[in-house]
Formats: sequence, structure tokens, C-alpha cells
Amino acid sequence: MKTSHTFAERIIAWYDKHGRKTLPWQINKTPYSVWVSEIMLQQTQVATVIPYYQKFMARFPTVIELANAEQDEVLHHWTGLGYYARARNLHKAAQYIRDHFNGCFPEEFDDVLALSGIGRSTAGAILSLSLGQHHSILDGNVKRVLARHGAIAGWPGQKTVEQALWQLTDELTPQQDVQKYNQAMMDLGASICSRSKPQCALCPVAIDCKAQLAGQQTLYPGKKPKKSIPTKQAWMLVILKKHEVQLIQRPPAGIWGGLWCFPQFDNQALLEEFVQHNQLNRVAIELAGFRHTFSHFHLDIQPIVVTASSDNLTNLTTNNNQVMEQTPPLWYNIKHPAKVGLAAATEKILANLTAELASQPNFAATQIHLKE
DNA sequence: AAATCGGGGAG
DNA sequence: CTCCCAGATTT
Repeated sequence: MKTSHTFAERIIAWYDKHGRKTLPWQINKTPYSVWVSEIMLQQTQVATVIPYYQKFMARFPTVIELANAEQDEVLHHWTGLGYYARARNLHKAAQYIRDHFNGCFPEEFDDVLALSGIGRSTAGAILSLSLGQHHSILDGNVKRVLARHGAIAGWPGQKTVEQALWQLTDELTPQQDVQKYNQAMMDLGASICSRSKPQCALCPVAIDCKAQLAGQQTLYPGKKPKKSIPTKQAWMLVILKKHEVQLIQRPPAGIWGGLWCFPQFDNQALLEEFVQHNQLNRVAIELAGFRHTFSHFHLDIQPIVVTASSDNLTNLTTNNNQVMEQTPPLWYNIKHPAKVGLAAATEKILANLTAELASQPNFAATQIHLKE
């Protein structure tokens, strides 16, 4: 098939006509603003990101202000976005920039690549979109466009497949207008070349797209091999004292790292033991159990509500009675929530608890009775 | 219920 | 280096 324009020319022409150019992070682009937006957009769709981005940039307008903030406040601005490791990396990298680059976002590719949370694709995106440097990118959207256009078989998580895709993006990325081209490829993948129902009729590169020509768009990119995931149980203890519940901060690494959670036990016996030992009182509030699914396992969570008769609780733990020598527990006021990062499961329990309390206006009296 | 995403970190 | 993990949303 003879085409009069190169791949890149058609992509850029499409972008000039249809691309979005006025999103908040596309105005007055700097490496910092592109960085923040790219990290947010790695995990969430544009419409959701917009308000988070605006609040984040209002509170942390520069790398320095981000670096100097408490991690808890950074996580608080991320609450609801999920993927908190990325917020922690963002914060850590900001501190690195403050301490090693005098607070100025580095403009050398290798320096950018070395920052926490930034890999080859994100480094290329930041420097090309904000400064027009010539780097190719390969995020999920670009992978999909290229895998289809070149009919690159196999799962991109596989090394050989990923290499082939990097080679393709390197070859196709033009010398001129990289900025537009990279933005266009991400836009195209996010809109026209979508995962399940690509709108090939609107695509500027459909005419020589191998997948489209074969009518096999949805075969690309190849699927990740499935594996079944196990189910684990967790009993979460909601220790209630007036309008406060006790939360514990998770260790910085691992699941829900740095977030505040209810004390967690692997089985009911361990929880009961703790309840007995600390003279806690079961109360007539039943919170529904629910399932929270991670990439590698289901976690079936059963919250149990108790009241505390004293502040002196022994060795509260986040999980399985592994004692954590770190941040003291937080008495979290339900009516005046502290601005800390909460795990999704914690938020769900808090919401259910609030609803239950609202439906039991006489609970305060019950609580007093139970406390003797 | 299944698929998804770019990078960190373990092995 | 290679492989596996994180975490919440969309489909």
C-alpha cells in the first residue's frame, strides 16, 4: 500500500486537528508539571485526574514545596487516586531534586531516569513533552497502537515483545515535532485505538495497520498469561472511643505502605485474644464483610467493632501481631478526619461505620452502658 | 470476574 | 538481568 505521508506525518496531522491541547498540564508546560501529570495519568483517566492535578499543583506548585511537605500530606492529596507507592516515589524524587539539583528539575535524560518512580518511558515523556527533547516513549497507549499497527504478537510484558515495541517506537518517532508526536500517540491510544472497540474509521494510520487489515485489532497486544490468585482472610479491629477509632500506620514498604489502617489479624482467634487481653468490649454494631482484590490475591475482610475501656492497649499491630516499632497509633476522629492517607479498605470500613452509627442514634447510650 | 499499567525490587 | 509484585478502576 502506497501512502503519501509518513506514519509520523499522519499522526501529527491528526493531532493538529483532533488532539487535546488545553488540559491543565498542557498549559505552561514545565518538566515538573508534566512529571506530576504523567505519574497521575499512569494510573487514572484524564477526567478523574484533572481535579486531583489542580489541587496538587495549587498546594505543591514547585518541586521544593513538594519536597518540603510531610509525606502524610502528599499521600492525603493522593487519597482516592490509589497507587500510593507512586505518590511516595514522587515525594522521594522531589527531595532528591531539592538536595542534588538545587530544586531544579534535571534536564539530562540519565538524571531524570535515575529518579524514583521514573523509568525509560516516563523520562522520555517528561523531557520530550516539556522541552521538546528527542526521546521515544512507550506507555500502555503507545504499546497498543504500535502492537496493532505492526501486528506485533505476544504479551508486551515479555522481554522480546517489549524490545520489538521499543525498536518500533524508536524507528517511528520523528526528528521534528517530537512533542506533538508523543502527545498524539498517547491521545490516539487513549481515544481511537482503545482496548476493546477501536474506531479504526477515524484512525490516521489505519490504512497500513496490519491488525486492522487482517480484522484482528483486538488480538493485539497479546494477553498476559492468566494465573489464578489465592484468597486470604483479614480480621480488622475497629476500636471505637466516642467519635474516634484507632488507626495504625503501615510500614513504608509493602501493601498499603505508609497508609493508615485498622489493626489487622489473620484469623478470628488472634483478634479475640487481643480483645480479651485488652478488655475491649464487643458492641452491637455489625459491619459487613467484603472482598478487596489485589493483583495477586483476594483479601476477604471482616471488620469487628469494639469499644475501648482505656487507652492502654498492648502492642497494636497492623498485621498478624507483628509488632511495629514505629509511628504511634492515631485516634482518628470520624467527625473531624485527620488529613492522612487511608487505604481503600480503611475508607470503606469508615464509611460503613459512619452509616451504622447514623442509623443507631442511641448508640452513645449503649456504649456508656457497655463501658460501665 | 478479568484485564490493566510502568516501575521498583527481589532473586 | 529477569521475573514478579503492587492497587484500584474499567470493561
